[in-house]
Amino acid sequence: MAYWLMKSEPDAFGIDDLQAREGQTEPWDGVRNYQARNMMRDQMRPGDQAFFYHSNVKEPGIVGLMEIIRSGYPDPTAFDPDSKYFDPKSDPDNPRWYLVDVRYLRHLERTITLAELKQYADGPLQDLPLIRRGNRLSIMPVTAAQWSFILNLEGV
DNA sequence: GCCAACGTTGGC
DNA sequence: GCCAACGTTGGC
Repeated sequence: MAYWLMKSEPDAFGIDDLQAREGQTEPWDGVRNYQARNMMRDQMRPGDQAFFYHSNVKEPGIVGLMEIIRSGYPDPTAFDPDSKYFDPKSDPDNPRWYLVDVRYLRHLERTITLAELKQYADGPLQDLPLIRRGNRLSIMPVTAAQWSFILNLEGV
């Protein structure tokens, strides 16, 4: 089992929106970045778990947990001219963009903020892409050690 | 293949 | 709202 961190802007889709679909699966659509796509297409597997990260807000940070339910498959919004994620260059016979299905697990008891995570930039979270300068990846791998370290912060 | 121009991300 | 960092595009 692998671990991930997935960013979303709560103005568009936040942890509360995911919780509203509790018990159902939710397609993580609209990702238009090749690195993130490759991870969804090639690496993410059912049973993997992911941090839900809120970006572009006053207090960015990790707010919840989710589970990967379905591994990568073509993102249908890329084929839909009415979707804001429409990409005319994505051909159904040769899809350019992929997504995974996720499911809500739980909120964290508190937001573990980016500022807090950065305190460990020279320690346990040294190699976490999130806290590297200029990072723009919207989906990134988290090691098992980083995962448990961050989860342990929850009760601190 | 290089690289300037442009667009986007996302923290602050 | 600003702007640094980064990705993408397209002319050459």
